[in-house]
Amino acid sequence: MWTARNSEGYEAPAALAVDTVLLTARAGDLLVLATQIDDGHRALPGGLVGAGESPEDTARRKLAEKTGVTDVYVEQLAAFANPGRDPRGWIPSIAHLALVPPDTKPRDPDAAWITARGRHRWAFDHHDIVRTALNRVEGKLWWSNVAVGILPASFPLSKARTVYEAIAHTHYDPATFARDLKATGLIEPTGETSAQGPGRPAALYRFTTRDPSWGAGRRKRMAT
Amino acid sequence: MWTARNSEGYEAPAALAVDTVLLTARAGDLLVLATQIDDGHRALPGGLVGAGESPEDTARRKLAEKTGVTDVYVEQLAAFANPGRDPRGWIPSIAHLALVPPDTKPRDPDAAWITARGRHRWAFDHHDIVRTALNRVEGKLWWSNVAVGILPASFPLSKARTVYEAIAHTHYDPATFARDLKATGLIEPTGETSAQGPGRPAALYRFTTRDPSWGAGRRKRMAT
DNA sequence: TAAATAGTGTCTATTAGACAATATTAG
DNA sequence: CTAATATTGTCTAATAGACACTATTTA
Repeated sequence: MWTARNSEGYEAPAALAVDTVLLTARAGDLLVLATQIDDGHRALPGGLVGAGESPEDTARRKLAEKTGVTDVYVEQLAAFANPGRDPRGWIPSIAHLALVPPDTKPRDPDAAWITARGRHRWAFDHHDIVRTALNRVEGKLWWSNVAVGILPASFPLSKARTVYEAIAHTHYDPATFARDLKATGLIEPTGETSAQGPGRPAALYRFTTRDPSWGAGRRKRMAT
Repeated sequence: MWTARNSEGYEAPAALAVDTVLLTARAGDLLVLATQIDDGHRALPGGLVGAGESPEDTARRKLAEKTGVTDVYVEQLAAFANPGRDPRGWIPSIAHLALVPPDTKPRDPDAAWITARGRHRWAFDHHDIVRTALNRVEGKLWWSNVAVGILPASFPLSKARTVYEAIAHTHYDPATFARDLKATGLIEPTGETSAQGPGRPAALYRFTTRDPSWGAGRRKRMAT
């Protein structure tokens, strides 16, 4: 059991942690990166915030260590600091949400992509953290460019649609999807077209900005 | 400068803080409770999380001390933990949003209600925290029963409208407002009517639940 | 009755879901 | 040409803003 005491003589948190819900979408499924721990439970990748480090930097540093990915979409989710949440001691965790492209491979052999909405035996309070992350990403989907994290620099609308469907956990009519995504003003045509396999080649689009930003505020029905 | 070291020999946070953005609405204005500190800056009410205490409990405890109010609408906003945010040392803060009825009086003589959207000289990172709180409460207004925190147990629609207008920072057509608030399913008629002054007495309504809950998901334009 | 406040009805523009119809490619 | 995928167009239902009109009270 870790403990700490501050210079004023009071008990202090033993450390400050970061846990990250790293999401991607592949084949219509929303996936989360999880490590397997000894007792068979799943755990989120995370680490301890260093002195003088911002929690978001910690999250990015740990993600780079575990997946080699840099330039990731990261945002803070919430603080989880209920007493007893960490068996090591008083260690509040600042949970983060991150999104990466589907070809991202974990370096850590214990880490694997698992279905984000599947039933898993999560360690500690990680089930709550994952649920919070799913709510967040679903809620932001049509008002922000969160999907930037998963989609490549340029993409056809059909690709964007499978990502959006994985996140929203529903199906969109291709025509309606195209109309509505364009109407958000978040994307713009690159002028290029793709052409893989049979069928008419698709026009490629890119996000007008890849920095986290807020859309025009168009609503969209999620799965009920 | 406070410091702390944990039992493993590493530097640890000197303490865990809570800062609360306590809002109310009065006369069409959104107000926030602020204390005046020695150098003239404003600061949010807050305190340190005790060992074995949840941050939300800390927030409630401190609010009870400063305003005497119990049974407050409280939710977590976000963690603010950038290095250097607190001049006393490494002290992350978990910011909370709270809403109380407009007749709530501060006990602390240094604390006062000030306009939430006014220009004030906030101490530390409290300006960021207030801005985050305003975005949150505006964003949730029409999808949740946040206004429960400000409105009394039963109220006429005109009263609800002034509160909603203060939060959204815009004006609603009375007829449209009534139609749309009823359509959210968040409120129900009590069967009573009020009758103060001239004019037709207003039917009274109450929230179907006073626990934080999420509405039917109806959109509403906010001030641009 | 006049003034004041509460509540109802309706018109219109916007948005979203559904789906038919057309366009462009590979084989 | 046929199959496959992309894109356009259109119909309809729901929603939100605006505002005229009706209802009920006090003075």
